Amino acid sequence: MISADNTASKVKTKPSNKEPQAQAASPAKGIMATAKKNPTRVLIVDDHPLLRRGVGQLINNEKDMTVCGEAEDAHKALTAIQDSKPDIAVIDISLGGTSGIELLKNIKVRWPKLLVLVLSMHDEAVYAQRALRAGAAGYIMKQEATERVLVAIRKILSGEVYLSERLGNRMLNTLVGGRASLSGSPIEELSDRELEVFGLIGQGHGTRPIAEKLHLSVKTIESHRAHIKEKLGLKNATELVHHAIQWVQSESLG
Amino acid sequence: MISADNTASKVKTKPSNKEPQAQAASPAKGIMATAKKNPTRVLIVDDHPLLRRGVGQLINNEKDMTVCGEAEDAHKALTAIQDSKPDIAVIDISLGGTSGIELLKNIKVRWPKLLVLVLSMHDEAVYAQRALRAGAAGYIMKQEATERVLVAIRKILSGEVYLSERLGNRMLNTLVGGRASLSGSPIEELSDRELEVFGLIGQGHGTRPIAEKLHLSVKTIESHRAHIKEKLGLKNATELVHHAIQWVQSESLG
DNA sequence: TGGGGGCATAGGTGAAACACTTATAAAATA
DNA sequence: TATTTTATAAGTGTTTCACCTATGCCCCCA
Repeated sequence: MISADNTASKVKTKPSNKEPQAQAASPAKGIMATAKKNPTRVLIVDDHPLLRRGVGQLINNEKDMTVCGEAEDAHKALTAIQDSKPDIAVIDISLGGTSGIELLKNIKVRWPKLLVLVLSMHDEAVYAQRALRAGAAGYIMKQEATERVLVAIRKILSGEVYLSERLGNRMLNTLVGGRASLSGSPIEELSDRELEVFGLIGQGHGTRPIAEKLHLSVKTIESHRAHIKEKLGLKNATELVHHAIQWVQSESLG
Repeated sequence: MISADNTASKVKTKPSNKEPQAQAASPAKGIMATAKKNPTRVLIVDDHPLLRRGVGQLINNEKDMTVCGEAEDAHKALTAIQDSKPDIAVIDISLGGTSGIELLKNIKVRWPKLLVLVLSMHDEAVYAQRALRAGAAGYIMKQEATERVLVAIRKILSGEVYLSERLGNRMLNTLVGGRASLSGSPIEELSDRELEVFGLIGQGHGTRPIAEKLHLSVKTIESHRAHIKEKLGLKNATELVHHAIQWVQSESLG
């Protein structure tokens, strides 16, 4: 557990993070730990200082990466991007509410080519999907081992998309099974009636009340629920309710 | 940016700072006595490796403290305490949904004198109160600046209780106001276990998965659910899930 | 003009979950 | 010490879930 990588123990604690351009030559992933030649510039956005420190140390420990800035909220993040010109941004989407995804969208508007790795404590496919749709190039959970973060960053830098195995498979299933496209939410696949039921579920109504409200058999509602689950790639009733509530919420919040 | 150092400036009690030797690479068992003489031994419990790294680096940077172990869940935490004999444990109470409060109670049963600083991402007085009642000597939020963590640790080591100003005041008010539930939500009426179950429901877990996660009978979870519904005045399961999700959402989106 | 396909409707069945009741032992509290 | 709260869990009957099947309906298209 104690995993301190005692590679070169270069844990920098110096006040200035101004990495003076490296002067050493050693290219590639050399054995040299101290000199960084054109290091990948990483911006960290998270509202937890301790977390930032963790990520920062992890990255600065890599010989070909450097933390070029930090930000604790959406606004500061935008400023920091402008100032520090990162190659990649690692952002936590649960900072101060919707602003996580919102920030991501804003970033993508202003710097469409900036790579973004989303860091989250939720393992819900909901967020991953939204994050990718909003333009993220990867989604990783805080529960993951630290090395995974580096793996994710490198994968993204190489132009690929990073997703955890579990999440990736699940999303593929959704895509294949539901015929949904990356660009549009699979919710569009729902028929009118199904969407109506979905909405009512999201408002907290159970099967029976919905049946009564729509003057239908309980059995019919059950069928609709089953179809909705299928189309959205949800495993069970709990997930269904979860997504429904989420959707209703996001609807009402514009 | 990389806040590493403004950190030390405030807390520092001794002149020397930039520590030369490698930050104790493998403190696990070897009590390296070279640079740190009788350092305070700190155990870190958190399910986020990145966070652990951040806290670890922060602590190992202090000349009179050392990280003596890490753990990512309640069970490993207990083992780690036995193995590494820490002076103080810094634990996250929201480890994987499974309550750190439970862990805290267990710790207090087996090592009543072990000091515990609770780390949390919630600034809800609900948790702080519970944590203190369960035997914690301090409560600090992850949003706090890193140096505050050191302040908290030192205060606790000196025998005092650490609470953030804001939180402390709020708790005093609640105490003065007599019965706590005056201003707060009825959620405060829930017992620790009930709150834990409530949180898991809000994360989208069904009865059975929760039972498995907590190593309890399905029947017990059903009982908890019933009690929660009663205390919160909810009519049925759907409402329960609805509120739980809402609550979790508002918690994590601070 | 006859299918094919999706949609809305709904029945059947066995497995879960829910609702309500009761109970016990261990705590916290009065 | 007596009483209440908490955590645990079983019993029973109802409801919902999950999975499968089926019937009209409407629209498109070959």
